Amino acid sequence: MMEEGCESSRGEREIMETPERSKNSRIASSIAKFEDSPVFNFLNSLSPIKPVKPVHISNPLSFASLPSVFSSPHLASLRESRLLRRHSLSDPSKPEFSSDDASSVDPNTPVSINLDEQRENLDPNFDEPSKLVVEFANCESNIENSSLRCLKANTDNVNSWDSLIADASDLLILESPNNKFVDPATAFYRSIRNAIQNAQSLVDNMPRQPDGQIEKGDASFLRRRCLVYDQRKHMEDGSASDSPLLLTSGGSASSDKQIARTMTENDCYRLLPGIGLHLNALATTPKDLKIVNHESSASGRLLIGPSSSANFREDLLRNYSLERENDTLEIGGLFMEDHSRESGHMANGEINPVSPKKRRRRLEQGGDGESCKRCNCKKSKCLKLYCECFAAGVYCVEPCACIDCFNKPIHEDTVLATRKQIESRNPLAFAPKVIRTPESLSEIGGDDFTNTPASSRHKRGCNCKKSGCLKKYCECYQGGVGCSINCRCEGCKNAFGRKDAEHEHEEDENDNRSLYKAPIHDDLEPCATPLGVGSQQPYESKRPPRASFPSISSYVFPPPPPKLRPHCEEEDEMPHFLVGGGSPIKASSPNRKRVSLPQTMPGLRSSRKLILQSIPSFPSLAPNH
DNA sequence: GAGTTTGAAACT
DNA sequence: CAGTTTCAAACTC
Repeated sequence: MMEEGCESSRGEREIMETPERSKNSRIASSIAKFEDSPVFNFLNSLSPIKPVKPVHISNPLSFASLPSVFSSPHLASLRESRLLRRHSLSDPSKPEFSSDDASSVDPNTPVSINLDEQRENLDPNFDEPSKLVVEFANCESNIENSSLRCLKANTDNVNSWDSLIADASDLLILESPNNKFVDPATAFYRSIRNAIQNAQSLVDNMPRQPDGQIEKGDASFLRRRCLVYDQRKHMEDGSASDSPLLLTSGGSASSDKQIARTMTENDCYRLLPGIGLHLNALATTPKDLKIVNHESSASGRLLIGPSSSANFREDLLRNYSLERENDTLEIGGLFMEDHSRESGHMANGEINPVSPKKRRRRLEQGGDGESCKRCNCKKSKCLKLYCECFAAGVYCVEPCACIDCFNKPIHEDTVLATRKQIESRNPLAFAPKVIRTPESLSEIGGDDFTNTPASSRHKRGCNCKKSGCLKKYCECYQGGVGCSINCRCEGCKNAFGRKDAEHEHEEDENDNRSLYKAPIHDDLEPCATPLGVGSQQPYESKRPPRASFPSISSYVFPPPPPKLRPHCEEEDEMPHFLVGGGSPIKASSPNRKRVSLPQTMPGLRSSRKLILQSIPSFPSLAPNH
């Protein structure tokens, strides 16, 4: 291939000699300027990624090995996996400049490109390469200033640039998402431009405090920014607005659209292209929707989704949702992560097994670790709903201690096939188990997320026989919701609401012995009862969650994850752009278990009675097909 | 840490 | 649909 280029006809060379030649000279000049620019130097000085001076060859367009211009060891594996995917999309008949090729091409080998062949694929924006340089120069100061401010505000986030640069270099490699061949120079420029624009967009859109400082924790956006390069394109295409986000089939199309729309409104994807969406976490309490800068691990995931899909929904679901030990940005179900400091365990599908003991110890150490559940499957290959990861729609990750795990990106086909099979049996199999309603969201005060009610219901109800619905064996209890008439439990003593509470409630009405009237329970959930005096109260300082029943028509979001993490409330503040004035995007990590229950909001009782009494007892989650 | 209990998921 | 088996998390010691 490369040789063929070298042996290109004299005519082609002559093409290079003519007007193209001057253009190419400008390009070469632009590259040189670019490499000498302050930002470039700045980036280089911050990043372990070592720029390799390209070998100068006669043909300025001969980027023998673009990918090798940067080397980023910690992203290598990620690239590898993605490139595999990308590779399959590419036309094998055309030359490629992916890192795959790079690995096999002598970087010193000059390459010539037939410009005539490629011109039609050139981005018109790059007809004037110097434009890019100007563009670059124009924004570099902004980026640098903003980023320096960001870095100044949070020195811990120096690695933001690290990741940013890694992304930039990544883009260099992964450019050309439209399967067209893009000549190396164009790809290079385009990549740089994208990286710059991306960076600037990130910086520009960072929530800021009045004094202009980037809000706490937001610097990490840079670091955790999505690693998938082509999300932005989808957003720009507008495909997001009409593409459902849900992988599960539980939500209605309209709901899905609404989610997508809302996400767009919140600029989540614009700001954070490539966010991983946790399927089970799209709809939970607002307080679950927050940026978390964990001290300990949260589970980073690569969401399960088809790789070959072209639409936003699938790409979104395919994206990484991310984790890292000390730095997880989690917006509800949205995970972002900087993998750059990880060992690439996810990308290659290989997982460093953590012993169950270690894992348990981790989980037992409290903090966020406790809330970040990983699986420990031994026989299911993590391809059954037994597996929490699989059930949650995410790939297993490093902290999992599973054996013979197939729930990895490298087994994507298997995973998807299995998912499909399971969904064919039960379309709601991957739907969240605990359904939260818009009611619960709307009753949240705009900024008071600590009062999130658990207006939720287990979608199918539990079947407990011995635990009395007082242990986490019970999915209702585990989800922090009361049992309902849907439950077939025996001897229900669910602290969040007993199945047989209806009668007790009536008694309570009479003798007023109940400590918590839990008005919403009373009215919405005839079968659920608030805690009475002396009843078991899992979280003594908190009132039991209220439950409400979503109306189908108003059902906007899929329910929260079945397992809610305990440390949501007091974690980092939610950025204002995500709060969005009561935006219904309230998601939480699927791997989180709610322990702290929300305070019941006072003063809602009477009105809620009127509103909710007519609401069906339980929503059907059946897709509206 | 090992063993037991539990109930969901899977299977028949 | 019901009964049984399998499974992995939750729990206990």
